[in-house]
Amino acid sequence: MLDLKFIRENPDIVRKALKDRALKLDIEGLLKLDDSRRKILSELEELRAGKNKANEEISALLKAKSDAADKIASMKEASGKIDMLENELKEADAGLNSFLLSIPNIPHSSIPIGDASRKEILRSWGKPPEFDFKPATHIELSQRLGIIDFARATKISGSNFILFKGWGARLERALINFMLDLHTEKHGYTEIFPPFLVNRSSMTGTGQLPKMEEDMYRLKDDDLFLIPTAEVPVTNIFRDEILNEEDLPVYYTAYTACFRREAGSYGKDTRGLMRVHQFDKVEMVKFVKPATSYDELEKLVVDATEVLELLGLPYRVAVLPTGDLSFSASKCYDLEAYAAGIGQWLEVSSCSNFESFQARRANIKFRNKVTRKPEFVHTLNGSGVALARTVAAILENYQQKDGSVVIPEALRPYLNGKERITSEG
RNA sequence: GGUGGGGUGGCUGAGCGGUUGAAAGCGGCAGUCUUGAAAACUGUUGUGGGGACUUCUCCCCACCGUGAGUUCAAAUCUCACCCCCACCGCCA
Repeated sequence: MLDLKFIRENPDIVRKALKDRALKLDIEGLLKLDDSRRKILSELEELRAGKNKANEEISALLKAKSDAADKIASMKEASGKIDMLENELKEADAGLNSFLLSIPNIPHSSIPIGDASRKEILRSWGKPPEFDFKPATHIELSQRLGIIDFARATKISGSNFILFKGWGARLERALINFMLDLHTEKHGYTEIFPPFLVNRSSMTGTGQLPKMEEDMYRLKDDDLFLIPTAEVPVTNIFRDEILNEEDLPVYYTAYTACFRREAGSYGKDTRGLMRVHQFDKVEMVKFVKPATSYDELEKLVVDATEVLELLGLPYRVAVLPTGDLSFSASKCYDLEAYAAGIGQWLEVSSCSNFESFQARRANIKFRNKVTRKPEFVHTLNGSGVALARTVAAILENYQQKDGSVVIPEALRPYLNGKERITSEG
């Protein structure tokens, strides 16, 4: 959420942000609404001040056992007017609020302006493996090795669910442990294991609601949502709280399953592990002081890329243009790992700075040590990294001519030292 | 799921229709004392919004789980909802 006062004072910046994001919102209407709300408010406050004064007088008269009937009668009339204005104010507030919740964050000045085609590759690491045979896709490989059962997952749950089996399941578990260990032991994050179901306030705090409700799995009877990412429960840890300045920065990491309806996305990238309704992810979340948030973003990217480097996966770092930026983010780097079988770069991580956008929605502050006043923190998060696609990249890049898959060295300690997965097991 | 108790400021906890934004204690901050610290004492200490003045500040409004209602007047009364605690039942 943007600061209303900021919008009022800088409508041009907001207009430009919307234009760069290729969105149309009626900012004029918003400003008009804001203006009329403030008119109502000042009239109302004047009346309420009068009422408070009259109240004291009535109280004094009654205490002195004098007659207060006149005053009480005129108060009754004033109260009626106040009621009316309060209703008007409530209406204006509701309109203003829902409008504010629908305005996306302002893109950072350093990112390219335009649609997805303006995505900029900043750097890359490693080089795609070369084979003296035609490399198979992760779908073929996992079928042959018997480590993913797509058909039965569909029988059990529906299309675009996956079922890992045997060494596939163990590989998944090894990856989770490997990533959590790296972030906790080497990068200084504290591990969190949060709830996978969250309430409406939490989903609103991080910006999934109200705009993207149809993309979320929702339990109607309880009004709870399956988390689309650990970002939601972990960022909301400090919702409605004021932290001490010396407690910042806070670094959290969490493994969770992630649930996405992917409504309307059928047909694109839906084969195999590319786009599934449930996947595992290790996420990193930071709460930092505003002045440091862009340095923290760079460090976040390094923490995420180290996962890929240790796994020996070639990757590239892209900065997303304004038109591709998620609703809540000011700036976002995507990490793409190369998968040799399908010959594509797969997005396995997004690292974003939300500045105060989520903090304002979720009301997360810290107390400035000098001024003693609360200020909004900046929040960031990044995948470190998403598993399904990473598994696809590992299978495809580490495949051998005989159809087996070599296990990246960094994972072997998590798999009893096993060096390769073969169709025999 | 059943029964009972309860949600007040950073925390503990009073208040249960009329200067109560809210006693008291703890904590925090500043000062006195001290070589320094502790102790003691003194002062100060919620959040959000609007306005005046525009960088010292002042004024006004709202907020006692949430929402509706009763009343001239609600933290205080009524109703609904949410949440928490205890015990019982069920259960991984």
